[in-house]
Amino acid sequence: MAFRLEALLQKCASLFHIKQLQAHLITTGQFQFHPSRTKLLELCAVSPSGDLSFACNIFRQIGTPSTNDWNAIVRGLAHSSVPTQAIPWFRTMLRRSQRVDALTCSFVLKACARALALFEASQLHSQIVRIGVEADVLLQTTLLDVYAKSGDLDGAHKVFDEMGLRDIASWNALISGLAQGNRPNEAMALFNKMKEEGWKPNEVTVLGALSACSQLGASKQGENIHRYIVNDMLDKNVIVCNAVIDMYAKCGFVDKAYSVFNSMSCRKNIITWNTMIMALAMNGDGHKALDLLSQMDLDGVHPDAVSYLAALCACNHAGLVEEGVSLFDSMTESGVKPNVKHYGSVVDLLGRAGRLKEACDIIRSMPMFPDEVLWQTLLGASKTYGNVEMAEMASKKLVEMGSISCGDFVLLSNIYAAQKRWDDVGRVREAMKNRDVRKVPGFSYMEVEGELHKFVNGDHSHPNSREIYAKLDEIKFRIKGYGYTAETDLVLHDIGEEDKENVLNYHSEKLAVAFGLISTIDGTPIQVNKNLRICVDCHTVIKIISKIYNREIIVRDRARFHRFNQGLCSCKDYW
DNA sequence: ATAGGGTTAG
Repeated sequence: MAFRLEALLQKCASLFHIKQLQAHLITTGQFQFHPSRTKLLELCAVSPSGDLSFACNIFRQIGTPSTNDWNAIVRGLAHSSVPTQAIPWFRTMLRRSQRVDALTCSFVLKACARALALFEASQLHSQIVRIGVEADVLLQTTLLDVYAKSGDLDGAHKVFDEMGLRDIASWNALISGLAQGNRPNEAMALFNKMKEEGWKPNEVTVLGALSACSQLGASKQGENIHRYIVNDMLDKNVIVCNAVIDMYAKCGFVDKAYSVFNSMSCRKNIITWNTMIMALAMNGDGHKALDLLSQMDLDGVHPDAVSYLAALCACNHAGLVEEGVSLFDSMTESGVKPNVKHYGSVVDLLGRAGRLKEACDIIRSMPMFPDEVLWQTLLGASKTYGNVEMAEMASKKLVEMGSISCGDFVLLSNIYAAQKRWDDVGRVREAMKNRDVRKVPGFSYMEVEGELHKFVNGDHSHPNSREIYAKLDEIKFRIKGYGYTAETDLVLHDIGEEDKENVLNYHSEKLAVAFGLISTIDGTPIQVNKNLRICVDCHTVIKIISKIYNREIIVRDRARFHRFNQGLCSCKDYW
């Protein structure tokens, strides 16, 4: 009998089946003690065909639930839309002196990770130690992962360091955690250390490392990982292929990304297509991105909201205004509902084309609440086209929303300055002083012979700092001959003109380019990654540098690639 | 009284 029930449980495909089996157990008087009852409960609590609230009903009918019965519910809650509910259930277990085991803790920790509940996770950590639950590798890895996912990377590292025994998943969890927690250089360091210690990276390891390379633009290291993947046949895994494509794209090698995309031995999924469309978008390859969007449909993968966003983004970067607008209009017929980001994208598209009225109408008529990004976009476009009324309206909205930023103030004050409305300029500057307008610090990375160099604005910490600044002085001198004048109105500080020029001169991307000029062979391309968008002044200067030093310079900013060559940029000064 | 839990791309 027990065997038959087991077999039936495996075939359960609906809540109705579960109910039938439960009814069987009840009517035959076996419910309270049948060995498979817990399995039934678990099935109901966690499987997609189950129902958590019905599982709770079953649970309440159990006279003396076992730890495993409790675990089924806790696990179900951890996977549910209300993961934090797992925590009070856990507390009840402790209060009732119900034995908790490693599994209970594991499920509750998972719940904390999903809820980003760092405090609860650390409390649980103490409980695990206090109760004396045997913390095996799996549980400790879960613990490490929760710390990492809820933002305490140092805590995660500590758990890792104190683990008596580690396995590949423990390394993977920390590498991924560091990569996803914006500490890609540490992720790479750990990845290298892992190899030094003789561990063999698996598909999960390379995902974490590739993600770190993408963020850093570390193409040499990324290529090495790709070679390893091919040799070890890890490229049978779509997820791995997608990560490779993304890595090449973010390191500036769209062609390599495309060749991986084109020669995949496994089936492409929607993420593959979206990654490739986004890659083309970042390179301003608008038409190719649109081609791919229609190809994916033919391949039986239907575009989703992300596909459309990527394609719209491609239209933006390529200046394909009409194409973008009609793509946006076609979304609804294709059954994909535009979200705020899609609206943001068309507003940007129209704004750049100077169609401010239409952009504004879209914001006003959109079915959801327009976030600050939309008004900022409109404000930026108003600046470009010198439309004072529109700019005032957009900044008023931003002030009302309490989300006006430093950059917005600068834009507005520049618009007034262009109209010589000095009183208004003064008023805006005054308003700025009364607010906390802290900027995100800008920094740039550059890879030379597989080694990463990081620069922040005005940085003197680099070992070659003196040569770098000497090179910048040389650049400053040589570009004057090309009619260059600094756009100092972008600098906010109340300092003299010459100092303002210096603030611009020592932007992190300029430092990185100067370092590239002195540390790489003449004629080779220089590649830089920046965390923010490139500024107009740097853009102008780097164009000139590419001409006078005869170098291709590739700058990846927050949104796209700029390829500077012979005094021109691939973005056609439109970004 | 069985086993079950951890790391994973846009």
